[in-house]
Amino acid sequence: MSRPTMNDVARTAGVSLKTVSRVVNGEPTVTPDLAARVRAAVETLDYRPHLGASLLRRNDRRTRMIGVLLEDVSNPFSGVLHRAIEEEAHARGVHVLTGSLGEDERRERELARAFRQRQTDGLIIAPTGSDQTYLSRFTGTPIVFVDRQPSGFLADTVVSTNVAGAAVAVRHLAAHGHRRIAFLGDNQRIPTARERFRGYLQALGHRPGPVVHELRGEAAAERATIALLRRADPPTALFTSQNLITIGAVRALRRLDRHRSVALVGFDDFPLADLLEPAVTVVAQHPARIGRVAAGALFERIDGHDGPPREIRVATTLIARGSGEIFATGN
Amino acid sequence: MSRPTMNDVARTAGVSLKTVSRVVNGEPTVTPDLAARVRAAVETLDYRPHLGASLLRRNDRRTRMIGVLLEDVSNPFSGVLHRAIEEEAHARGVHVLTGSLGEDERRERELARAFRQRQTDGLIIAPTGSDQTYLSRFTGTPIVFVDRQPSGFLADTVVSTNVAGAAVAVRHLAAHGHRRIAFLGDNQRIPTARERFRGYLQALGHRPGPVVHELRGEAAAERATIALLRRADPPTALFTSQNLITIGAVRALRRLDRHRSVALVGFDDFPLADLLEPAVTVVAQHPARIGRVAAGALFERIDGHDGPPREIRVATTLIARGSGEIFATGN
DNA sequence: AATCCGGGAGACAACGTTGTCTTGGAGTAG
DNA sequence: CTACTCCAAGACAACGTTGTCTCCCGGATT
Repeated sequence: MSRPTMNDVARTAGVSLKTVSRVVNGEPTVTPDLAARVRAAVETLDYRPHLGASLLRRNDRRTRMIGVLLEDVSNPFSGVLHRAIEEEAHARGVHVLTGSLGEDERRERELARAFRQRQTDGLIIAPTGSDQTYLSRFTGTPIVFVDRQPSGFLADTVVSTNVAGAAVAVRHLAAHGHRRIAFLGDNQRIPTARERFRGYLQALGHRPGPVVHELRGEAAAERATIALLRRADPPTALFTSQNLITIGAVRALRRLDRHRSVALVGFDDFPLADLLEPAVTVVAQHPARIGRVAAGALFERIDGHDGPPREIRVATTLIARGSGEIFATGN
Repeated sequence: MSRPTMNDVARTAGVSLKTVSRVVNGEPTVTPDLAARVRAAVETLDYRPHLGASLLRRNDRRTRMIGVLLEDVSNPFSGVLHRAIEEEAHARGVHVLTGSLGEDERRERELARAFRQRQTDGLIIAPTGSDQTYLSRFTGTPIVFVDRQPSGFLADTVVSTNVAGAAVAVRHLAAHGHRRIAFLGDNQRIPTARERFRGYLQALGHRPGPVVHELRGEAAAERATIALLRRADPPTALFTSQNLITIGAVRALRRLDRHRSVALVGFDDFPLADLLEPAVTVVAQHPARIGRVAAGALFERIDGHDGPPREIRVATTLIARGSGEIFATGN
């Protein structure tokens, strides 16, 4: 026995198919009496409209579903972003299809295509691949980027003020007397990582400290930090340009028992940063705000807004907690 | 100009509608020559099949889409769970609709209904409401519960060994000489919370320590902990039965500078627990495994498995890190 | 009293796809 | 050389819904 259709409802209610349609869609031109009978029939049969058929016939093709592609739904930054987007969507009666990309370019393309095929009304993408040219075929599907700029394709983009934020972090360290401030950074393919490095360079004029790029994950950051501090001329302060790198650095400092003598400022806040010893000073991003703004922009586009692509920057905030306020010694 | 249909492809390729359908669906009974022409036409027109129409006509009603309802995609436990489910789904070419419930019963019902209406092939639910009776109407949509048991409705359920895990935690404290071990717990409406309390009682025989329930969130837990420790006869050890409660307790211990003298074991691991001072001993759950197992069970059901509802328990692991190994003093 | 008007309700077609049935032509066997 | 088989390819209907058009009936207008 398969699922009941409008026809079944019509038959049990003793009205025409179209009348059922009208009642279900809340059109006002139905006598209360008939409407009541229809609703009763809907109830007893447990009728639910077939969205596919409805979508097929309607001409305002809206699925009220958006797709969200994030780096990894299990990391806190993405999680908060995701939640914020979901709230905005929920407020509009829209559902969210989610996908994690890891750092897999192919998966990004696959999922973007697949979600579009499902006729999502729009996409929010935290791009992981180095090339988004493939999106140029996606006419009719609004797209908003978050966290990282796309390349090879232009659309609304919501990102943190990476250059300024990084510069603030580094100047904060300099203000505490540090001259040799190391940079520990992520893959330079990522536009965001490049920006943070630019901010670092900007703040230090032309006398940067030791620089390590391409750190992927905590373990790599930990190793790199240890190596840095064992050099003949070790840095007195560290600027870690990403979440996991910061944590890796904290681990390294602990291991070498230098956590009270080497200063540290991280880019991007993380839970419990305030409970560590010393508490970790960070330049916090505001993923919830980024998510809200991105969702807002997407829904504007979906509702027909048609201006040129916008780049929206969300400010960062320096949160001094201790690790960044360690003064330089000796030197 | 609206999106191209199979008919458009047929026309440009100079074949019949049905032939296009055959090529698109990979049916083997098409001459290579024609197939090539069709594929070329698909390419030039950027044709994508209309899933709604396809679903409407097909008789193996599968959307290859599942719905996942979690407490909050931005908390680490849910995030990891989510990611694991997504991986399993991805491996099967299935997409995931996600929703966060907060602690909102109504939202749980709304989203469950809405997802089902979208014809998700199945649902994975971390129930937040106290009553899942409404699901009994969901015939034809397999459901698997995670993290918490449902009530008023039976289906496959994947949860941690809460009773045993809590008992292990408490016995661990007892083994370090503690007699007054406090219980700090969540809302007793939640089956999982009740189980953990049972484990606590079980481990202590009939001589429990001070008990506080209904703690919601870090702040409440922090206040409760402070109150407990200021009593005339304060506990020498704490068992915190949930993530946020553990963190709240840590904050309280810090504030009172008792973090080196009062023992603490938390239920559920959290990031950076190992970096705190002292590192926090926990009974870790394994959300990734829970997610994998739940997704596995769901897909079995979707593929037609039809046994009685199963309750699958995922074992917890005690991770001794320091806070739980503080010995009782005085007493 | 005859006509008009309006609005509620039904008939019918169409959305884009796939299942089923039919057709026709090539190949094979007798 | 005819008849039969087989299979590629097309014609057609159907999936469940909504847009459009038509019909009919009751009340208002002249």
